[in-house]
Amino acid sequence: MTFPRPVEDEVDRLVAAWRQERPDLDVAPLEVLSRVSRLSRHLERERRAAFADHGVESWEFDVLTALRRSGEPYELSPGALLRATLVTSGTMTNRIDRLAAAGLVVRRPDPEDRRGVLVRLTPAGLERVDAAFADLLRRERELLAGLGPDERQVLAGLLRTLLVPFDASAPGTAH
Amino acid sequence: MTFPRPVEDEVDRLVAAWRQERPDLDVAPLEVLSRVSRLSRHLERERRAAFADHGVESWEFDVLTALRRSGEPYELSPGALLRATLVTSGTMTNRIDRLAAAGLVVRRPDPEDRRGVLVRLTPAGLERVDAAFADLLRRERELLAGLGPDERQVLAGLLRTLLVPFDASAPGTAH
DNA sequence: ATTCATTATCTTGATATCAAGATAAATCGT
DNA sequence: ACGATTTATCTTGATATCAAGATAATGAAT
Repeated sequence: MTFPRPVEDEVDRLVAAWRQERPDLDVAPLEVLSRVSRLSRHLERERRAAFADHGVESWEFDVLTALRRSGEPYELSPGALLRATLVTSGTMTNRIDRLAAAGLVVRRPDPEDRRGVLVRLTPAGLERVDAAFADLLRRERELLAGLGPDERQVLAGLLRTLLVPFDASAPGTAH
Repeated sequence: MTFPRPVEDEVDRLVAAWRQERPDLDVAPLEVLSRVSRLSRHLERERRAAFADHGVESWEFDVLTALRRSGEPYELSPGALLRATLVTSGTMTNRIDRLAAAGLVVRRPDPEDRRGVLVRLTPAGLERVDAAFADLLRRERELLAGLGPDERQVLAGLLRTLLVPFDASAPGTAH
């Protein structure tokens, strides 16, 4: 026997509706996984708003940050980039094309593998991504304000448990 | 002082890279929010795979389930549907068009509001969504197998805390 | 050496999505 | 009643994405 919860979110309503309509099904998984999906959608909107101030789009940011955090010389292959961003190879080719046209990255042949290419952040790209990232962190911190430090850590740990099987089984699954 | 964690995921590596490159920034928010985004992407892939067996696409499922859990007569307005699925009105119009063409829903004018339309699940739509939903739950249960029942409940609760501000502030924000 | 499988990237064609605006009906205040 | 605002849906045009396949270089096994 548990207390009634003080506040409800959309998922509580959604789950209640399912229990009414399909009492034969165990819809408990939705309590976690629907929240993950819905929260992710909301986060994506926040990100877009944060980046708009810096003239960066969400997809650009994903690529630029992957290069930025790889450290000097801020250079990775398209393959490494698509694994970092969870997009397909066709998408990544397209993204690199556009980032290069905008002068934020440059492409050059890989000297060690003639099939390959290396993508490198330009100084303009570096500046752009650093400003946008600082702003994003500021906004994300606000979104987490409802949780205490210990709660955040617990949450991060539980999410990690769910994520490990994906990251372990397919660190290089891409087309 | 905490124990070193036994297993790492991609986000652990990502955060470590940032701490190396930008020790001046507090990147802790990523521990939670990057995991939410990445997990959501993986979940989307799983969903697609589950639905493929039932000849349903992910976006179709979202609309059909919203109708299904609304109960008899399985009928909602496009406005209610887009609020339930977090998409724009243009997207929803397009989705309804295609679902109607596939015979899974029917559209009829709202007798009480001449601006409006009502979208109703057909028997074929009902059958389709029920089969796909049962399968989805089965697969989602497996994804959560790494957590105990109490852990799932804690996780759901923490996610709810993050979600409430979004669901409260904008229960009807749509274009 | 030669074949086979793998890896790396790019190309193509189809599609779902979004933002912004158009249309039309309902509602509210005066 | 009347005009202004809000609500509900649809249309349009641009764009990012994906799946599948093409091209080409590498590596491993015989």
